[in-house]
Amino acid sequence: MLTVPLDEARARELAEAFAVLADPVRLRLLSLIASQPGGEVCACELAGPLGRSQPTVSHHLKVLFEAGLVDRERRGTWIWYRARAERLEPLRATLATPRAATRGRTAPRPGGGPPGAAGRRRARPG
Amino acid sequence: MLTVPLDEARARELAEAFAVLADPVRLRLLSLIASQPGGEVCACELAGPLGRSQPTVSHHLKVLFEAGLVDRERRGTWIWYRARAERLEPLRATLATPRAATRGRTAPRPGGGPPGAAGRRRARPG
DNA sequence: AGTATATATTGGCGGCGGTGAATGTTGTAC
DNA sequence: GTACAACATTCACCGCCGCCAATATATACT
Repeated sequence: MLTVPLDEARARELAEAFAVLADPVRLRLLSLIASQPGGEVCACELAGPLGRSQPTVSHHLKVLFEAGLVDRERRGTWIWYRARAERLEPLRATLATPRAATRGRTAPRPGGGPPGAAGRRRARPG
Repeated sequence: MLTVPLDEARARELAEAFAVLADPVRLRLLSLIASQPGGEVCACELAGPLGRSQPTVSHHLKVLFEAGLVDRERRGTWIWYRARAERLEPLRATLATPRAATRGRTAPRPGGGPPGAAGRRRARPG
């Protein structure tokens, strides 16, 4: 959750994870896989509706797999993909904010006086 | 939610939003702003602890602002930033998956037989 | 063996994005 | 007015990434 400042290492981890989601092809792949009734899809069903070449789809599936967001299993000629919901949970939890958007709104100070700087002028707020 | 396949337009929207989060500096900025007790921070407090130059921080704050993830208000010399929790909610909701990770797991078919292809061989599953 | 299909990898191109030095703009105090 | 501080913008460099054609690999069937 965004209740405490992120250190650099954790921020880099999360940024890498979000970068995996920052592509429309990968998002569509993930939604196609996750929305499947049986929970799994053959990769041959994924190349078609995305309007991308087979190597491109294979590349994005590899990115999703190496990020741990999907699982795959070879059964004969075909490879079946499953979404890993437990890997999306931490990302989802990260986007939770401590307070509601409209609560705790302090009134703006028209004079521009920073909080805690009653006496001094031109000093950094804090 | 990932219960229905995303169309290309929606996938592009979401990908743009996630791309904003796909940077460690922006994630740290967002967490620094959101975790502030009063809910707001002066920009001058943000440039320091990130180890980046002032133009870089200014650039990332602009990206966050134009994405609607933070709000800003000028009060004299300083500019105060607030997190917009209501803009993070849709992204958070997107990452919800319909089923738990360990539920509904169908047993793998060792023969490789695709579902619905009882009679035919070498045909695409589905 | 050969042939066909499914998926992965390679290679190269083009574009986007993070970064900071230098510079510009805005606001306050004198 | 001048001087100083906070913040924004411009510019150029560099690296990464999405894309596809070609090719490679794997599996199945004859």
